[in-house]
Amino acid sequence: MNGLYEHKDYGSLSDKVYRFLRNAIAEGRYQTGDCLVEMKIAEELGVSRTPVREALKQLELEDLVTSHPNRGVVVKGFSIEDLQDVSTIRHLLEGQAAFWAAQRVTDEQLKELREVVELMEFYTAKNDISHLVALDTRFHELIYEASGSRTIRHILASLHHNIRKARQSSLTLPDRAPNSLAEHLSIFQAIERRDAQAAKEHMEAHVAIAAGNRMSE
Amino acid sequence: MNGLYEHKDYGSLSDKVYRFLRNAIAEGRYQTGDCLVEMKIAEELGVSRTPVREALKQLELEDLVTSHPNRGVVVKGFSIEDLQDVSTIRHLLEGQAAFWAAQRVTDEQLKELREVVELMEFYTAKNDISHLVALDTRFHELIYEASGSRTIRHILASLHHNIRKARQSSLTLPDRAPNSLAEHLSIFQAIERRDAQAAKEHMEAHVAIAAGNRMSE
DNA sequence: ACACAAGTGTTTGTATACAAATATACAATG
DNA sequence: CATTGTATATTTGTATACAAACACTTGTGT
Repeated sequence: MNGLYEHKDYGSLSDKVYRFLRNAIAEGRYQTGDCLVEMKIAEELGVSRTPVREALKQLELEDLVTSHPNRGVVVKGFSIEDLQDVSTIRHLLEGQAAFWAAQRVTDEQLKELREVVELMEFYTAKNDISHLVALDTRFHELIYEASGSRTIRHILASLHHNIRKARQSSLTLPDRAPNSLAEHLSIFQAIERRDAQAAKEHMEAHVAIAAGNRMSE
Repeated sequence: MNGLYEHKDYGSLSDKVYRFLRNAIAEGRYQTGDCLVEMKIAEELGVSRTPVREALKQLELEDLVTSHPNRGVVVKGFSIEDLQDVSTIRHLLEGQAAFWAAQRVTDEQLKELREVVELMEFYTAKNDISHLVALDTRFHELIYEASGSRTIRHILASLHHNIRKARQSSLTLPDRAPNSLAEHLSIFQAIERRDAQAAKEHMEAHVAIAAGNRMSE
Protein backbone atom coordinates (compact mmCIF):
# COMPACT_ATOMS: atom_id res chain seq x y z
CA MET A 1 0.00 0.00 0.00
CA ASN A 2 2.55 2.58 1.03
CA GLY A 3 4.95 2.26 -1.86
CA LEU A 4 7.29 5.08 -1.01
CA TYR A 5 9.10 6.09 2.14
CA GLU A 6 9.73 2.58 3.40
CA HIS A 7 13.38 3.45 3.42
CA LYS A 8 14.30 0.12 4.93
CA ASP A 9 13.14 -2.66 7.17
CA TYR A 10 11.09 -1.11 9.91
CA GLY A 11 12.11 -3.83 12.34
CA SER A 12 15.76 -2.81 12.52
CA LEU A 13 16.99 -1.19 15.70
CA SER A 14 18.61 1.72 13.89
CA ASP A 15 15.26 2.66 12.49
CA LYS A 16 13.46 2.29 15.79
CA VAL A 17 15.98 4.66 17.38
CA TYR A 18 15.66 7.00 14.44
CA ARG A 19 11.89 7.19 14.70
CA PHE A 20 12.07 7.58 18.45
CA LEU A 21 14.43 10.53 18.18
CA ARG A 22 12.51 12.13 15.37
CA ASN A 23 9.29 11.97 17.34
CA ALA A 24 11.02 13.21 20.46
CA ILE A 25 12.27 16.26 18.57
CA ALA A 26 8.93 16.83 16.86
CA GLU A 27 7.05 16.61 20.17
CA GLY A 28 9.51 18.97 21.80
CA ARG A 29 10.79 16.40 24.23
CA TYR A 30 14.22 17.33 22.99
CA GLN A 31 14.46 21.08 22.61
CA THR A 32 16.55 23.16 20.28
CA GLY A 33 20.10 23.36 21.60
CA ASP A 34 19.87 20.17 23.63
CA CYS A 35 22.93 17.98 23.44
CA LEU A 36 22.24 14.41 22.39
CA VAL A 37 24.62 12.00 24.11
CA GLU A 38 24.87 8.64 22.40
CA MET A 39 25.29 6.65 25.59
CA LYS A 40 22.28 8.14 27.33
CA ILE A 41 19.99 7.46 24.40
CA ALA A 42 21.37 3.95 24.07
CA GLU A 43 20.65 3.21 27.73
CA GLU A 44 17.24 4.82 27.57
CA LEU A 45 16.25 2.56 24.69
CA GLY A 46 18.17 -0.49 25.85
CA VAL A 47 20.39 -0.75 22.79
CA SER A 48 24.06 -0.23 22.09
CA ARG A 49 25.65 2.92 20.73
CA THR A 50 25.92 1.60 17.19
CA PRO A 51 22.27 1.93 16.14
CA VAL A 52 22.12 5.25 17.97
CA ARG A 53 25.00 6.56 15.91
CA GLU A 54 23.29 5.49 12.70
CA ALA A 55 20.09 7.23 13.75
CA LEU A 56 21.98 10.42 14.60
CA LYS A 57 23.73 10.29 11.26
CA GLN A 58 20.38 10.12 9.52
CA LEU A 59 18.99 13.00 11.56
CA GLU A 60 22.09 15.01 10.70
CA LEU A 61 21.64 14.43 6.99
CA GLU A 62 18.01 15.46 7.36
CA ASP A 63 19.26 18.61 9.00
CA LEU A 64 17.41 18.11 12.26
CA VAL A 65 20.61 18.07 14.30
CA THR A 66 24.12 19.44 13.89
CA SER A 67 27.17 17.35 14.55
CA HIS A 68 30.26 18.99 15.96
CA PRO A 69 33.19 16.65 15.39
CA ASN A 70 34.34 15.00 18.61
CA ARG A 71 31.89 17.13 20.54
CA GLY A 72 28.51 15.58 19.92
CA VAL A 73 25.30 16.55 18.22
CA VAL A 74 22.84 19.26 19.19
CA VAL A 75 19.17 19.55 18.24
CA LYS A 76 18.29 22.15 15.66
CA GLY A 77 14.51 22.06 15.57
CA PHE A 78 12.38 24.14 13.25
CA SER A 79 11.38 27.75 13.45
CA ILE A 80 8.21 29.24 11.99
CA GLU A 81 10.27 30.79 9.19
CA ASP A 82 11.72 27.41 8.36
CA LEU A 83 8.28 25.90 8.01
CA GLN A 84 7.11 28.74 5.81
CA ASP A 85 10.17 28.35 3.63
CA VAL A 86 9.47 24.66 3.30
CA SER A 87 5.99 25.36 2.01
CA THR A 88 7.39 27.74 -0.58
CA ILE A 89 9.88 25.14 -1.69
CA ARG A 90 7.09 22.59 -1.87
CA HIS A 91 5.16 24.97 -4.07
CA LEU A 92 8.04 25.10 -6.53
CA LEU A 93 8.93 21.43 -6.51
CA GLU A 94 5.46 19.91 -6.44
CA GLY A 95 4.48 22.15 -9.34
CA GLN A 96 7.44 20.88 -11.33
CA ALA A 97 6.66 17.31 -10.30
CA ALA A 98 3.12 17.68 -11.62
CA PHE A 99 4.48 19.19 -14.83
CA TRP A 100 6.76 16.24 -15.43
CA ALA A 101 4.11 13.75 -14.31
CA ALA A 102 1.77 15.01 -17.03
CA GLN A 103 4.48 14.43 -19.59
CA ARG A 104 5.76 11.11 -18.35
CA VAL A 105 2.93 9.30 -16.55
CA THR A 106 2.30 5.69 -17.54
CA ASP A 107 -1.15 4.16 -18.03
CA GLU A 108 -0.59 2.03 -14.97
CA GLN A 109 0.20 5.06 -12.82
CA LEU A 110 -2.78 6.88 -14.25
CA LYS A 111 -5.00 4.01 -13.20
CA GLU A 112 -3.63 4.13 -9.66
CA LEU A 113 -4.18 7.86 -9.48
CA ARG A 114 -7.75 7.43 -10.64
CA GLU A 115 -8.38 4.86 -7.93
CA VAL A 116 -7.02 7.18 -5.28
CA VAL A 117 -9.22 10.04 -6.45
CA GLU A 118 -12.29 7.79 -6.42
CA LEU A 119 -11.49 6.69 -2.88
CA MET A 120 -11.08 10.33 -1.94
CA GLU A 121 -14.59 11.03 -3.19
CA PHE A 122 -15.89 8.18 -1.08
CA TYR A 123 -14.20 9.26 2.15
CA THR A 124 -14.92 12.93 1.61
CA ALA A 125 -18.62 12.05 1.51
CA LYS A 126 -18.15 10.25 4.82
CA ASN A 127 -15.94 13.06 6.18
CA ASP A 128 -13.32 10.52 7.26
CA ILE A 129 -10.30 12.74 7.78
CA SER A 130 -7.73 10.14 8.76
CA HIS A 131 -8.32 8.11 5.62
CA LEU A 132 -8.20 11.32 3.60
CA VAL A 133 -4.82 12.28 4.99
CA ALA A 134 -3.44 8.90 3.97
CA LEU A 135 -4.94 9.20 0.49
CA ASP A 136 -3.62 12.74 0.17
CA THR A 137 -0.14 11.48 0.91
CA ARG A 138 -0.58 8.60 -1.50
CA PHE A 139 -1.81 10.94 -4.23
CA HIS A 140 1.22 13.16 -3.99
CA GLU A 141 3.61 10.22 -3.77
CA LEU A 142 2.17 8.81 -6.97
CA ILE A 143 2.81 12.10 -8.68
CA TYR A 144 6.40 12.21 -7.45
CA GLU A 145 6.81 8.75 -8.86
CA ALA A 146 5.12 9.61 -12.14
CA SER A 147 7.40 12.62 -12.48
CA GLY A 148 10.15 10.11 -13.16
CA SER A 149 12.68 12.37 -11.46
CA ARG A 150 14.71 10.57 -8.88
CA THR A 151 15.99 13.84 -7.48
CA ILE A 152 12.60 15.45 -6.98
CA ARG A 153 11.31 12.28 -5.33
CA HIS A 154 14.30 12.26 -3.07
CA ILE A 155 14.00 15.89 -2.03
CA LEU A 156 10.27 15.72 -1.42
CA ALA A 157 10.73 12.50 0.51
CA SER A 158 13.20 14.26 2.80
CA LEU A 159 10.62 16.98 3.38
CA HIS A 160 7.99 14.32 3.91
CA HIS A 161 7.58 14.72 7.64
CA ASN A 162 7.13 18.47 7.45
CA ILE A 163 4.73 18.02 4.57
CA ARG A 164 2.70 15.44 6.41
CA LYS A 165 2.24 17.77 9.32
CA ALA A 166 1.08 20.54 7.01
CA ARG A 167 -1.35 18.19 5.30
CA GLN A 168 -2.94 17.05 8.52
CA SER A 169 -3.46 20.50 9.95
CA SER A 170 -4.77 21.70 6.62
CA LEU A 171 -7.35 18.96 6.12
CA THR A 172 -8.75 19.34 9.59
CA LEU A 173 -9.86 22.87 8.81
CA PRO A 174 -13.65 23.06 8.47
CA ASP A 175 -14.91 22.48 4.94
CA ARG A 176 -11.39 22.12 3.62
CA ALA A 177 -11.87 18.51 2.55
CA PRO A 178 -14.44 19.08 -0.25
CA ASN A 179 -12.35 21.84 -1.78
CA SER A 180 -9.24 19.71 -1.47
CA LEU A 181 -11.04 16.96 -3.35
CA ALA A 182 -11.94 19.32 -6.18
CA GLU A 183 -8.33 20.46 -6.43
CA HIS A 184 -7.05 16.91 -6.55
CA LEU A 185 -9.55 16.17 -9.27
CA SER A 186 -8.34 19.13 -11.34
CA ILE A 187 -4.75 18.01 -11.00
CA PHE A 188 -5.62 14.46 -11.92
CA GLN A 189 -7.61 15.50 -14.98
CA ALA A 190 -4.82 17.76 -16.21
CA ILE A 191 -2.35 14.89 -15.91
CA GLU A 192 -4.81 12.54 -17.58
CA ARG A 193 -5.01 14.73 -20.67
CA ARG A 194 -1.24 15.26 -20.52
CA ASP A 195 -1.59 18.99 -20.03
CA ALA A 196 1.66 19.73 -18.22
CA GLN A 197 1.20 23.46 -17.78
CA ALA A 198 -2.30 23.05 -16.33
CA ALA A 199 -1.12 20.28 -14.03
CA LYS A 200 1.60 22.52 -12.72
CA GLU A 201 -0.73 25.44 -12.14
CA HIS A 202 -3.39 23.35 -10.41
CA MET A 203 -0.76 21.77 -8.20
CA GLU A 204 0.75 25.12 -7.30
CA ALA A 205 -2.65 26.47 -6.39
CA HIS A 206 -3.37 23.37 -4.33
CA VAL A 207 -0.15 23.61 -2.36
CA ALA A 208 -0.51 27.36 -1.93
CA ILE A 209 -4.00 27.03 -0.53
CA ALA A 210 -3.08 24.15 1.74
CA ALA A 211 -0.33 26.21 3.37
CA GLY A 212 -0.66 29.83 4.31
CA ASN A 213 0.79 31.19 1.11
CA ARG A 214 3.79 33.54 0.98
CA MET A 215 5.25 33.21 -2.44
CA SER A 216 7.55 35.15 -4.65
CA GLU A 217 5.15 35.44 -7.57
CA MET B 1 37.48 30.52 3.20
CA ASN B 2 35.09 27.72 2.32
CA GLY B 3 32.34 28.43 4.78
CA LEU B 4 29.78 25.93 3.63
CA TYR B 5 29.98 22.25 2.82
CA GLU B 6 32.55 21.46 5.49
CA HIS B 7 30.08 18.94 6.82
CA LYS B 8 32.56 17.88 9.46
CA ASP B 9 36.21 17.45 10.24
CA TYR B 10 37.90 16.44 7.02
CA GLY B 11 40.45 14.41 8.95
CA SER B 12 37.98 11.79 10.15
CA LEU B 13 38.15 8.37 8.59
CA SER B 14 34.43 8.26 7.88
CA ASP B 15 34.80 11.27 5.69
CA LYS B 16 37.85 9.96 3.91
CA VAL B 17 35.95 6.80 3.04
CA TYR B 18 32.95 8.86 2.02
CA ARG B 19 34.96 11.01 -0.36
CA PHE B 20 36.76 7.99 -1.75
CA LEU B 21 33.50 6.24 -2.56
CA ARG B 22 31.90 9.36 -3.97
CA ASN B 23 34.81 9.91 -6.32
CA ALA B 24 34.90 6.26 -7.28
CA ILE B 25 31.23 6.43 -8.27
CA ALA B 26 31.67 9.75 -10.06
CA GLU B 27 34.66 8.45 -12.00
CA GLY B 28 32.81 5.31 -12.94
CA ARG B 29 35.12 3.04 -10.99
CA TYR B 30 32.03 1.67 -9.36
CA GLN B 31 29.32 1.20 -11.95
CA THR B 32 25.57 1.31 -11.60
CA GLY B 33 24.33 -1.96 -10.16
CA ASP B 34 27.62 -2.83 -8.50
CA CYS B 35 27.28 -4.29 -5.02
CA LEU B 36 29.32 -2.49 -2.38
CA VAL B 37 30.57 -4.92 0.26
CA GLU B 38 31.62 -3.26 3.49
CA MET B 39 34.48 -5.64 4.23
CA LYS B 40 36.09 -5.29 0.81
CA ILE B 41 36.04 -1.52 0.95
CA ALA B 42 37.36 -1.59 4.49
CA GLU B 43 40.29 -3.79 3.47
CA GLU B 44 40.97 -1.75 0.35
CA LEU B 45 41.27 1.42 2.41
CA GLY B 46 42.86 -0.19 5.44
CA VAL B 47 40.14 0.79 7.90
CA SER B 48 37.50 -1.10 9.83
CA ARG B 49 33.90 -1.57 8.78
CA THR B 50 32.58 1.14 11.08
CA PRO B 51 33.67 4.20 9.07
CA VAL B 52 32.69 2.39 5.88
CA ARG B 53 29.17 1.93 7.20
CA GLU B 54 28.93 5.62 8.07
CA ALA B 55 30.09 6.56 4.60
CA LEU B 56 27.58 4.23 2.97
CA LYS B 57 24.82 5.68 5.11
CA GLN B 58 25.70 9.14 3.90
CA LEU B 59 25.76 8.03 0.27
CA GLU B 60 22.38 6.42 0.77
CA LEU B 61 20.89 9.60 2.12
CA GLU B 62 22.36 11.46 -0.84
CA ASP B 63 20.63 8.94 -3.05
CA LEU B 64 23.80 7.71 -4.75
CA VAL B 65 23.28 4.15 -3.54
CA THR B 66 20.33 2.04 -2.43
CA SER B 67 20.43 -0.05 0.70
CA HIS B 68 18.57 -3.36 0.76
CA PRO B 69 18.22 -4.40 4.39
CA ASN B 70 20.50 -7.31 5.25
CA ARG B 71 21.52 -7.54 1.62
CA GLY B 72 23.92 -4.70 1.11
CA VAL B 73 24.00 -1.54 -0.95
CA VAL B 74 24.14 -1.17 -4.70
CA VAL B 75 25.33 1.82 -6.72
CA LYS B 76 22.68 3.90 -8.40
CA GLY B 77 24.65 6.31 -10.53
CA PHE B 78 23.11 9.09 -12.59
CA SER B 79 21.50 9.01 -15.98
CA ILE B 80 21.47 11.91 -18.44
CA GLU B 81 17.82 12.53 -17.58
CA ASP B 82 18.68 12.74 -13.90
CA LEU B 83 21.31 15.39 -14.56
CA GLN B 84 18.90 17.40 -16.69
CA ASP B 85 16.28 17.16 -13.97
CA VAL B 86 18.79 18.39 -11.45
CA SER B 87 19.50 21.48 -13.50
CA THR B 88 15.79 22.24 -13.73
CA ILE B 89 15.46 21.88 -9.98
CA ARG B 90 18.46 24.14 -9.54
CA HIS B 91 16.77 26.69 -11.75
CA LEU B 92 13.76 26.73 -9.43
CA LEU B 93 15.62 26.67 -6.14
CA GLU B 94 18.49 29.02 -6.95
CA GLY B 95 15.99 31.53 -8.27
CA GLN B 96 14.09 31.36 -5.02
CA ALA B 97 17.33 31.58 -3.04
CA ALA B 98 18.29 34.76 -4.89
CA PHE B 99 14.81 36.16 -4.25
CA TRP B 100 15.11 35.60 -0.53
CA ALA B 101 18.72 36.75 -0.48
CA ALA B 102 17.72 40.12 -1.90
CA GLN B 103 15.18 40.47 0.91
CA ARG B 104 17.28 39.18 3.76
CA VAL B 105 20.95 39.82 2.97
CA THR B 106 23.04 41.49 5.67
CA ASP B 107 25.58 44.23 5.04
CA GLU B 108 28.34 41.85 5.99
CA GLN B 109 27.19 39.28 3.43
CA LEU B 110 26.86 41.97 0.82
CA LYS B 111 30.45 42.96 1.42
CA GLU B 112 31.60 39.38 0.97
CA LEU B 113 29.63 39.06 -2.24
CA ARG B 114 31.20 42.24 -3.56
CA GLU B 115 34.67 40.92 -2.84
CA VAL B 116 33.93 37.70 -4.68
CA VAL B 117 32.65 39.57 -7.72
CA GLU B 118 35.74 41.76 -7.76
CA LEU B 119 37.98 38.72 -7.61
CA MET B 120 35.98 37.24 -10.46
CA GLU B 121 36.73 40.28 -12.57
CA PHE B 122 40.41 39.85 -11.82
CA TYR B 123 40.59 36.17 -12.72
CA THR B 124 38.35 36.53 -15.75
CA ALA B 125 40.84 39.03 -17.15
CA LYS B 126 43.57 36.46 -16.56
CA ASN B 127 41.35 33.65 -17.90
CA ASP B 128 42.16 31.53 -14.83
CA ILE B 129 39.40 28.92 -14.96
CA SER B 130 40.21 26.93 -11.85
CA HIS B 131 40.06 30.00 -9.62
CA LEU B 132 36.85 31.04 -11.35
CA VAL B 133 35.19 27.70 -10.61
CA ALA B 134 36.03 28.10 -6.94
CA LEU B 135 34.73 31.66 -6.89
CA ASP B 136 31.59 30.60 -8.75
CA THR B 137 30.92 28.02 -6.06
CA ARG B 138 31.63 30.56 -3.36
CA PHE B 139 29.30 33.11 -4.92
CA HIS B 140 26.40 30.71 -5.00
CA GLU B 141 27.12 29.48 -1.48
CA LEU B 142 27.00 33.02 -0.19
CA ILE B 143 23.60 33.48 -1.79
CA TYR B 144 22.28 30.28 -0.24
CA GLU B 145 23.49 31.58 3.09
CA ALA B 146 22.03 35.02 2.54
CA SER B 147 18.68 33.44 1.64
CA GLY B 148 18.40 32.61 5.32
CA SER B 149 16.55 29.40 4.47
CA ARG B 150 18.04 26.41 6.17
CA THR B 151 16.04 24.07 3.96
CA ILE B 152 17.13 25.57 0.66
CA ARG B 153 20.72 25.60 1.80
CA HIS B 154 20.41 22.00 2.80
CA ILE B 155 18.87 20.87 -0.47
CA LEU B 156 21.30 22.77 -2.64
CA ALA B 157 24.19 21.46 -0.55
CA SER B 158 23.03 17.91 -1.22
CA LEU B 159 22.99 18.69 -4.94
CA HIS B 160 26.37 20.34 -4.57
CA HIS B 161 28.43 17.67 -6.27
CA ASN B 162 26.22 17.53 -9.33
CA ILE B 163 26.19 21.28 -9.45
CA ARG B 164 29.93 21.50 -9.22
CA LYS B 165 30.34 19.21 -12.17
CA ALA B 166 27.91 21.29 -14.22
CA ARG B 167 29.74 24.47 -13.28
CA GLN B 168 33.12 23.17 -14.33
CA SER B 169 32.00 21.90 -17.72
CA SER B 170 30.10 25.11 -18.30
CA LEU B 171 32.95 27.50 -17.51
CA THR B 172 35.39 25.65 -19.71
CA LEU B 173 33.28 26.44 -22.77
CA PRO B 174 35.03 29.05 -24.91
CA ASP B 175 34.11 32.63 -24.08
CA ARG B 176 31.74 31.50 -21.37
CA ALA B 177 33.71 33.13 -18.56
CA PRO B 178 33.19 36.81 -19.54
CA ASN B 179 29.45 36.30 -19.97
CA SER B 180 29.28 34.42 -16.71
CA LEU B 181 30.96 37.36 -15.02
CA ALA B 182 28.37 39.77 -16.42
CA GLU B 183 25.57 37.54 -15.16
CA HIS B 184 27.07 37.32 -11.69
CA LEU B 185 27.38 41.08 -11.67
CA SER B 186 23.71 41.52 -12.57
CA ILE B 187 22.66 39.15 -9.81
CA PHE B 188 24.87 40.91 -7.29
CA GLN B 189 23.61 44.35 -8.23
CA ALA B 190 19.98 43.22 -7.98
CA ILE B 191 20.62 41.85 -4.50
CA GLU B 192 22.53 45.00 -3.56
CA ARG B 193 19.55 47.20 -4.38
CA ARG B 194 17.25 44.66 -2.67
CA ASP B 195 15.32 43.98 -5.88
CA ALA B 196 14.12 40.45 -5.19
CA GLN B 197 12.25 39.90 -8.42
CA ALA B 198 15.19 41.01 -10.54
CA ALA B 199 17.61 38.91 -8.50
CA LYS B 200 15.43 35.88 -9.10
CA GLU B 201 15.17 36.50 -12.83
CA HIS B 202 18.87 37.11 -13.30
CA MET B 203 19.71 34.00 -11.33
CA GLU B 204 17.25 31.88 -13.30
CA ALA B 205 18.73 33.13 -16.54
CA HIS B 206 22.21 32.43 -15.26
CA VAL B 207 21.43 28.87 -14.25
CA ALA B 208 19.49 28.25 -17.44
CA ILE B 209 22.37 29.40 -19.60
CA ALA B 210 24.97 27.51 -17.63
CA ALA B 211 23.10 24.24 -18.16
CA GLY B 212 21.50 23.25 -21.44
CA ASN B 213 18.10 24.59 -20.64
CA ARG B 214 14.96 22.48 -20.74
CA MET B 215 12.50 24.23 -18.49
CA SER B 216 8.80 24.20 -17.99
CA GLU B 217 8.25 27.86 -18.67
C1' DA C 1 43.69 36.48 43.81
C1' DC C 2 44.70 35.07 39.23
C1' DA C 3 46.79 32.62 35.37
C1' DC C 4 48.11 28.46 33.79
C1' DA C 5 49.19 23.60 33.59
C1' DA C 6 48.45 18.83 34.82
C1' DG C 7 45.14 15.44 35.75
C1' DT C 8 40.56 13.42 35.61
C1' DG C 9 36.26 12.24 33.60
C1' DT C 10 33.20 12.27 29.90
C1' DT C 11 32.17 11.60 25.09
C1' DT C 12 33.09 10.68 20.54
C1' DG C 13 35.76 7.88 16.85
C1' DT C 14 37.36 3.44 15.52
C1' DA C 15 38.29 -1.49 15.76
C1' DT C 16 36.84 -5.98 16.64
C1' DA C 17 33.90 -9.79 18.07
C1' DC C 18 29.65 -12.00 17.80
C1' DA C 19 24.74 -12.85 16.32
C1' DA C 20 21.18 -12.82 12.85
C1' DA C 21 19.83 -12.88 8.20
C1' DT C 22 20.38 -14.13 3.51
C1' DA C 23 22.39 -16.39 -0.52
C1' DT C 24 24.46 -20.54 -2.42
C1' DA C 25 25.53 -25.30 -3.24
C1' DC C 26 24.17 -29.68 -3.03
C1' DA C 27 21.74 -33.70 -1.85
C1' DA C 28 17.38 -36.05 -1.10
C1' DT C 29 12.81 -36.86 -2.73
C1' DG C 30 8.79 -36.91 -5.63
C1' DC D 1 14.14 -33.67 -14.15
C1' DA D 2 12.25 -30.39 -11.12
C1' DT D 3 11.63 -29.21 -6.38
C1' DT D 4 12.49 -28.75 -1.81
C1' DG D 5 15.15 -29.03 2.35
C1' DT D 6 19.47 -28.54 4.66
C1' DA D 7 24.20 -27.29 5.44
C1' DT D 8 27.55 -23.87 4.62
C1' DA D 9 29.44 -19.49 3.55
C1' DT D 10 29.01 -14.75 3.03
C1' DT D 11 27.38 -10.43 4.63
C1' DT D 12 24.94 -7.35 7.28
C1' DG D 13 23.30 -5.77 12.08
C1' DT D 14 24.57 -5.08 16.78
C1' DA D 15 27.37 -5.08 20.93
C1' DT D 16 31.48 -4.14 23.25
C1' DA D 17 36.24 -2.73 23.98
C1' DC D 18 39.71 0.53 23.39
C1' DA D 19 41.94 4.96 21.85
C1' DA D 20 41.81 9.86 20.98
C1' DA D 21 39.84 14.31 21.72
C1' DC D 22 37.78 17.54 24.51
C1' DA D 23 35.77 19.86 28.88
C1' DC D 24 36.41 20.59 33.52
C1' DT D 25 38.50 20.55 37.92
C1' DT D 26 42.23 21.09 40.84
C1' DG D 27 46.54 22.40 42.30
C1' DT D 28 50.61 25.23 41.95
C1' DG D 29 53.38 29.24 41.11
C1' DT D 30 53.61 34.10 40.82
